[in-house]
Amino acid sequence: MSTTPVHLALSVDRTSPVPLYFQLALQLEQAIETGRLEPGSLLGNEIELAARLGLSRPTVRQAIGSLVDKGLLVRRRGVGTQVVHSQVKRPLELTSLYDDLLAAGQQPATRVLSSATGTAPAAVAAALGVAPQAEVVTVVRLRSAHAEPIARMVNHLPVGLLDLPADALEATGLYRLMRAAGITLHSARQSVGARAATAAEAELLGEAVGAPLLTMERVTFDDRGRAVEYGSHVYRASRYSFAFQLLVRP
Amino acid sequence: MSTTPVHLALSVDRTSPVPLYFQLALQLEQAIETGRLEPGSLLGNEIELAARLGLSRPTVRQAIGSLVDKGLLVRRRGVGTQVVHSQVKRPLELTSLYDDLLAAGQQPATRVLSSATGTAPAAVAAALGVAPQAEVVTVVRLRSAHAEPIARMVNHLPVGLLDLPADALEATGLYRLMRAAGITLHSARQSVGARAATAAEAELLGEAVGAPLLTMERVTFDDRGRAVEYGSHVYRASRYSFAFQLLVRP
DNA sequence: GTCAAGTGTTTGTCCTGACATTATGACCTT
DNA sequence: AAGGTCATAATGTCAGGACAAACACTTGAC
Repeated sequence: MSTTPVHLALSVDRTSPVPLYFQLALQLEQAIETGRLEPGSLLGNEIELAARLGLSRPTVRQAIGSLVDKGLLVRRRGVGTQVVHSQVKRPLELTSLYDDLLAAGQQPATRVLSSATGTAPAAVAAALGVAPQAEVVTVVRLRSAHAEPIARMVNHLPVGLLDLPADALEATGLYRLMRAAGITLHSARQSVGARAATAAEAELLGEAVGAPLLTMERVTFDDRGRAVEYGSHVYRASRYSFAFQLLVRP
Repeated sequence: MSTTPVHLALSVDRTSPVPLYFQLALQLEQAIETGRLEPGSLLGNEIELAARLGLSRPTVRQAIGSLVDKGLLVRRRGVGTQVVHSQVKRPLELTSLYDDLLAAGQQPATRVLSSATGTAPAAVAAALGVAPQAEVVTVVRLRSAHAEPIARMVNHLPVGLLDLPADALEATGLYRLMRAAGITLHSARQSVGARAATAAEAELLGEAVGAPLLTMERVTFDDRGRAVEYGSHVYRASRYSFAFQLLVRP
């Protein structure tokens, strides 16, 4: 059911400092998001596309390639490049609970339960890749939405990486603070499980003792591969679940 | 603490049908995995590397670029390319419980509880992107390891996509069967949560009623963007948790 | 002594050109 | 009519070159 190639209005601005391949990728992505490029439709061959835009084929390929990596396009040799034919849209992202709640239209609120500097327990030091007795900052927060508790979050950070005033932590999310401090988050190792609530957790979160909790442990790395944060969080399973988009790399 | 560029023994075989950039990427990846390329070490500049291997710079860049995408390397303009400086190694993968258990050295066993064809419930049809009353195959399996139950898995697949004989399902994993049938898995939308076990689930899995269970719902897409599987699984939280590696895309 | 300007190195972007590989459909043969 | 063969069209791979931009370091001025 392959249709004929779509004729899109595309153009690039050579005076802009934005790379040409990136301009093209943005326009194509937008055309896909808005539905101007329908799922399953062919993109037209790379050489002709390059000629139409006054670009070279490698540049066009770079633009298309980035969208293929995101899972928006599919290339098939001998056939052409077509828009992926499904509801798959958003690429995988390193999610932060704060941004998740904001995106869901909720109003996240945070209470800092404690914040202290001390020597790292062995497990934390190992996860962060610091010396066994190194100093780390430990922050415990309670995150709520609509005045209902959602999660208890325990975070450990290497000392000196970042100032964490309590008022800033109560006003926004940890990831936002890190980004604002010039730290570029790059990847995270995450483990998700479940267990029954202890008495203290039940009390804090407003659940019954033994209620199912969703647990997450995460080590986050910046673009140089330094571990910048180790988090150990518990969520009320009745109020929260994780959504991921996984991409397989060939 | 940037060290001097490492001089690695690298070579490519031009008679091989394996692309040159891929050969190089494999060798570099292996050198990183085995530690011959230490974290933080510089790779040596691209032009010199290309000259040493008798390749062009774009080819070398393509190899390095693929490893940067995987999060194994970091490029810094004016500095060079260095091995990521952490224990982050494995890229994100679409995990299958069967392969997970195998990798953990366990012996996965499967019992097919039921397998039938029928019209899809609305929620399943919507997830798979098929017509509301379309026919789907529904398979319910119990997965165990070391004679202990681990998970109950319910899967729905479009009719005609794949033959699913019970003996094949008991001998291997669903993803392996799909791959063997020529289906290239590409991405998945996944949602992970937790809840308390119902009486039936507790009985089947050997847990107490109300015990915490880890739940996962997943829609898997192939390389053409077709939804090929919708799964709704529950895991004993005491025996299983998910591990992910998330990468942030710039 | 400190800060600013300049210089060199390295990756980032972009170009042109060529050939290989593969999927599709038309054509021809049986 | 059914099947295999071949041309065509598209992406996949690779080469070699050129200039731009960013970073680290040195040099110079104050």
